[in-house]
Amino acid sequence: MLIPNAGGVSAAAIATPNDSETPNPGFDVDGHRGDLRAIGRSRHFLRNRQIYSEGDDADCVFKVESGVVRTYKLLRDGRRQINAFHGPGSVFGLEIGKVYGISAAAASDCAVTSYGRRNLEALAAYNDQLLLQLFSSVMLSLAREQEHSVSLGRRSATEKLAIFLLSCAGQSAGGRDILLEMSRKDIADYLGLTIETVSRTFSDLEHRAFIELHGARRVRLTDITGLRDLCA
Amino acid sequence: MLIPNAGGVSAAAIATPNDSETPNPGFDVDGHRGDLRAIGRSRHFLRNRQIYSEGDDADCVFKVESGVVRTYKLLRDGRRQINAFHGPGSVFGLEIGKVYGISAAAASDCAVTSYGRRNLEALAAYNDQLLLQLFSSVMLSLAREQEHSVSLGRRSATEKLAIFLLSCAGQSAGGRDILLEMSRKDIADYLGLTIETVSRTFSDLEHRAFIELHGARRVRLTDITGLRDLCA
DNA sequence: CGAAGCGTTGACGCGGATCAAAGGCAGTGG
DNA sequence: CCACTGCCTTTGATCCGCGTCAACGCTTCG
Repeated sequence: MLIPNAGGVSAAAIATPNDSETPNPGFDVDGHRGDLRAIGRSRHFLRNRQIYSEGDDADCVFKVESGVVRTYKLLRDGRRQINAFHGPGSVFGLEIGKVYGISAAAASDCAVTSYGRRNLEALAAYNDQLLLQLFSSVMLSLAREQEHSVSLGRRSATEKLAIFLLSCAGQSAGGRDILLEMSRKDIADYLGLTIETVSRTFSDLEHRAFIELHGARRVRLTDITGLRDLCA
Repeated sequence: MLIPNAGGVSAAAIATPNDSETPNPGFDVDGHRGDLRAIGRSRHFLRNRQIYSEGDDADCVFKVESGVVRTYKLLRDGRRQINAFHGPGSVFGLEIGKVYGISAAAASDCAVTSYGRRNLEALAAYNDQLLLQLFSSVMLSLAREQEHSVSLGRRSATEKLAIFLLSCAGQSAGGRDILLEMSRKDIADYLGLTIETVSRTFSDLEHRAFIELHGARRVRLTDITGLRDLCA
């Protein structure tokens, strides 16, 4: 079976360390773990280190082990749009073409496993489970990107940030305490805003008692229902 | 070979009738055309007719034969974000989950071929070429959505429209005459603008001699280089 | 000829960008 | 342990691009 129902694969949340609801399908093929382990190589990146750039030869696929990776595009004048944050379990770097169509960098210190593309393809050629997981991870990325487009095109700053925080919290997971591993600039470039607007909107949400800020990185969602109601 | 370089698959242009540069990989498996023909069913939709809605059972995959299909998401208050326009050759409706994650409707009168999902899966199970083409069409959708996000998040109205027109023209194809098959509202909801802003921007581009408008639907790009320069 | 939709144009207001400056906060060196 | 330094974040003042509201024109069709 090649395009089956993948059970509870939801497309909403951004994968984060505490995101227990929508784990991006990693490579966990029963009975083939050994194979995968053999071709995977563990690598570490410090915050803001480049992992690959748009146009580089796409010879590796990555899975996040810890920390957060951002994938993004740059315009010539320096404007940046972050397409996705990838937390633990999330797969990125999969390409059909010869080169990467998007750049990737560490949004926080992070550990990833890299898989040589040729090796991975060879493995997938006779392993339907792995192939399905790769397919699923692309479909999940697409569904998230579609949802993200709605935010970018049709939502206000408040709605964008509310949705972002909810997805960070993994929505229904008990964890209403979030540790934001990325900078304000990263959040701004993800949501299509400026850092000033992001900061003001954080403050506004706090004044309106939807959240509590403990430093810039720690956020407690004190009114999740209210946050949900904020976003149409 | 399962995740090979797919030759010249570029991620930039929107598939349109005159888009000869980046045809979305259809189903054209050599030696298996008969099989595909057998399971494909031809269907017609009048402008604005619904093809499927978010949440419907995802039991069909579609390929556009003529006309343009829009895929979009709706917020509860009626705001709409069009994620993509699908022209001839473009595949849409492919899902991993049980239901469609996005809605589809006819942006113009159009003809599509629908493939029963079970049949298509069965065929793909022993046909690597078909499987690769399905994979490619999803990757292409993802790449376009990523490019679209940059427009939505980081570009001005003028840049958005310039890029849109260029992609309609198939960029480097000789055809500088475009027939827009979708309404101003569709364009606005695709670009994250209002119809008034779209209309004003069309007029502005005409005054600045980048384009000529012959009625609302016919556009001639008189200065393609200039249009390119407009978008960073 | 009249009515209904779609597209264009104008006047005005607002949300978020820009410009500017003043806090935190971590890392470094004395 | 504290002062210094540089970066990140917050906050304030102002500006402007695009949204909103409104009216009018064009096209299609009965």
